[in-house]
Amino acid sequence: MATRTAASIRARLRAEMTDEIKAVARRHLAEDGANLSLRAVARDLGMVSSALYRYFASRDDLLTALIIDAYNALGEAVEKAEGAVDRGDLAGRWMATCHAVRTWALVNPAEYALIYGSPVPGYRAPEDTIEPAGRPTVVLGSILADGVASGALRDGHAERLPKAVRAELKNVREAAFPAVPEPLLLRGMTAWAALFGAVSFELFGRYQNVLEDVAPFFDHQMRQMATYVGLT
Amino acid sequence: MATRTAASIRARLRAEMTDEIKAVARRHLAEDGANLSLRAVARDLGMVSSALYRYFASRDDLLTALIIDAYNALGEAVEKAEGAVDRGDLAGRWMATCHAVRTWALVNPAEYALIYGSPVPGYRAPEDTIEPAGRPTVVLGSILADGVASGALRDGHAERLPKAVRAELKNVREAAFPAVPEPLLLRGMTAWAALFGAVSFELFGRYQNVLEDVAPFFDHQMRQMATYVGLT
DNA sequence: CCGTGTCAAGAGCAGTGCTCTCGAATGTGA
DNA sequence: TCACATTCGAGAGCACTGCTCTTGACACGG
Repeated sequence: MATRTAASIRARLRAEMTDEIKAVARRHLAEDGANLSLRAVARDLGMVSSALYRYFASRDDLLTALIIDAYNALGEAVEKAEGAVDRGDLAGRWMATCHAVRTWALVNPAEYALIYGSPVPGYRAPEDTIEPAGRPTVVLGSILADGVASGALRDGHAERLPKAVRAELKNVREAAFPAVPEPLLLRGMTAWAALFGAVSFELFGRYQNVLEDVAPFFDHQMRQMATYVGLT
Repeated sequence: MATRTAASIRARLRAEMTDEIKAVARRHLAEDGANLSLRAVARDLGMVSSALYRYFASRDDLLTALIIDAYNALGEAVEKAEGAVDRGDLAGRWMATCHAVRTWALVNPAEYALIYGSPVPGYRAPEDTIEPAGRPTVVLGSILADGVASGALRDGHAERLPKAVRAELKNVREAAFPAVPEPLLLRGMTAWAALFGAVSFELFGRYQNVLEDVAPFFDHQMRQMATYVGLT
């Protein structure tokens, strides 16, 4: 009992310290970009760099923790926004998802770049990241699945696909979206690429000197993609 | 005359040295990713790190040179592939462009990441990069313009756009693609985002454990986007 | 009171970008 | 031909980085 309490106290302190390190690291990330300096983080925390290694085995470990947090933050934002829309309003759910991705990315550009930018060289994504990384796609897939179930997406996408494409899509479907027929899944994945392509373009400066106000442009793009998918 | 020759000899040697530095840097980039070490490059060249500063004022300068080269290499690959297709075959030209982007990216993943990944923190893209950076979009735009001129893309995209979207597109159109009407331009830009979104997804590992053979999948995606734009 | 586990501090290593100075070429003008 | 100027590479050095290892302080449970 006593040992449990003491142990849990220690664990709590440790968790608080870990969170504080991550918070400071996130701040540095937002200012200095991806080249995060452990020593600078330690300085901000009033301690010495070697002390950080009590909490994170390496710089990559700290980055991994930040990446997982970022994936979960984005996933949470998306799920919350999408969940606030009436279940029957498929197009509204789709648009809410797209806008949630964009606004989260605009608010947290460094973290977006961390997870959707070029992967860091030697870095290999650990297992823990793949589940949180999939949360936005799960949301998009559930919208399609609900549309199929309700009959709103019944027809219109019975097009014939090349055999090789069908085979690929069959794997994806069976692994993650069993309710979504292949042609619809393909269109959904294209819209998915367009969504993150557009957000990345905006965030990585590809619209510089081209677009003034991206918001309405993005909104209409996503709306068109929603009808492209079949959610009129 | 003599001074011209001597000066040009020096200039030639200097250019050769510059090219060699860039070549070695590119090799390092391909292996170690974006964290390029000037000292390692210098070691490979059998000289000392400070000597590199005779040719590039800073590491950022070297990276900028590599970025410009990458933009031009991609632009050249795209223009060459698209130029090899019969001018009247609009859909063929579109597909050639898309595939050229993808194959170039697959052959040069590090350089693709350099130009289409997350921008490095303190780095600010200089003027020299914006022209080569636009070459692929110019190719895509010219396909649409040719389609409009030949009448193949005459109608079907006379849809009404929100005022704000029209205003944005008007700027883009007047600055770069005067022959392309706004609704078509919007669809083209969405397809553009889908193209680079799909390539980035593939290169940055977003298809890991999801797709086996991306080539036919990508091909069909782009084919659908071609019809989405109106090039059936 | 004494062991045990946890923590931060400090020194140190190898590596980094970058600056400055110095010697050695090399070509130029008188 | 000789002195001058320019260009280049080498070396030392500064401040910084990630990371390791050792040391000393502290708190807790037996």
